[in-house]
Amino acid sequence: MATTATILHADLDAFYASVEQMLDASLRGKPIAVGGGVVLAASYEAKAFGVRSGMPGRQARELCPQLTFVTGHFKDYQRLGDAAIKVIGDFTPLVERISIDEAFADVAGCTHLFGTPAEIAMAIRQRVRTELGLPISVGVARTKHLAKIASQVAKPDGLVVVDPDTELEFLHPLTVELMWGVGPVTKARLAEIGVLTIGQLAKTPGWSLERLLGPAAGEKLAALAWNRDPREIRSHRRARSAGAQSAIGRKPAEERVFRPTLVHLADRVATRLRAKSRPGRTVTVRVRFADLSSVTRSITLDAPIFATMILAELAEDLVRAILADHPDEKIISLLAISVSHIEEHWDPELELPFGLEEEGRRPGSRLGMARWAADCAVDKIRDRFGWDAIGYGSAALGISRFVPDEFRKLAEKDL
DNA sequence: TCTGGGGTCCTAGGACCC
DNA sequence: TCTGGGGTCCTAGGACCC
Repeated sequence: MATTATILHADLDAFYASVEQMLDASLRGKPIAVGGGVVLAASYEAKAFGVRSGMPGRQARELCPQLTFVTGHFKDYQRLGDAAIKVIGDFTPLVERISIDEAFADVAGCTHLFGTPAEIAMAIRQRVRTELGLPISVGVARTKHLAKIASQVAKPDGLVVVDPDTELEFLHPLTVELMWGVGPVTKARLAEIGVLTIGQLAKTPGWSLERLLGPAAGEKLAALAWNRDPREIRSHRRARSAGAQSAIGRKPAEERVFRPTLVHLADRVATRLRAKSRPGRTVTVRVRFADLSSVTRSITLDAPIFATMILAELAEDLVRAILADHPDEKIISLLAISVSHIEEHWDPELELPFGLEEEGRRPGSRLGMARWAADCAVDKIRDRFGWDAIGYGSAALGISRFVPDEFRKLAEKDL
């Protein structure tokens, strides 16, 4: 095979927990969890006891009585995650960041400067270790999919290079759940037809997979099982939607419960959209009931919006419609708002002449200019004095915050 | 002890247009 | 009046990712 393996996948190990152990030497080698009421992240030592992120703190303590909970250093997570990605960026501009702690890179164009891909991977790991004090695993392969699997196999704190001549020998003995796109449901479906390894998947006829998983998923998995992965590194990906959600425990399905929460969620989402001048046309709301089943409802407008109260009122209408259709559901446990169909970039200089003031919130009116002006004033005050300096009346009070806002921010994609 | 939060992509049916 | 096909958009739900 003529081509060489130049795709890297780098993944910081148990990132948040590793940061805590780096900052506080007394936590090293111990099972720790970031969070309290809910586990936001767990160290490898804690994972060995079955502690998982998203798990209630109480359950985690039962599994691991000696578990130490720490309050997160959220600012440091952002700083160190950015720094680790920047180390990779020192080798090549072709970096595709997947999340705060994970990125792909293509080093094809810089081997003449820095050595083989394996040497570059070693240098990255060394620098992240010495400069940031953090373990990072790296996979090197000819495709993104295989590089990602290699880094998973390399964990914790390892490096795996897959030679292009022995790709399938490496890939085929592995279990299907290591593949991108195989979660619990797909794994179970494949198990029904006796497919447990990637090699078995590769030998399964295409029509059989497509019948089992649908045309798109079937075709995709079949290709990946033979390491046919055409995806390239894309360094500038724009978000396609922005949302926020809040688990609220178990509360009555009443206006006085959902209205303040929706205003708060709308505030979070709309503020982000305004900050990047990216209004959106589709508003989707999700309501989860007591039994954790959930229902969504959406509306697509003629014109994009990003005014907080317009979004909040549209969301309220959608939630009312959901509740009207589910009269037997008396308890709700989560509310979510998402805005999609967001514009590339909205230019006020161009749009303002058409945005006549009094249009209010009528779908199809341009943005709701009067309310937008009020939002801009709020945004400015928050820029200077912080988020909590000003807010939308009732929304400022009584919002249950299972998860700190700083933690939410870490998961937000750049718009 | 019922399970956090922010995203992407796919599917399937229906409306609507040519 | 009934027939057909292609394409796009919208909606709701679901699987999956970090």
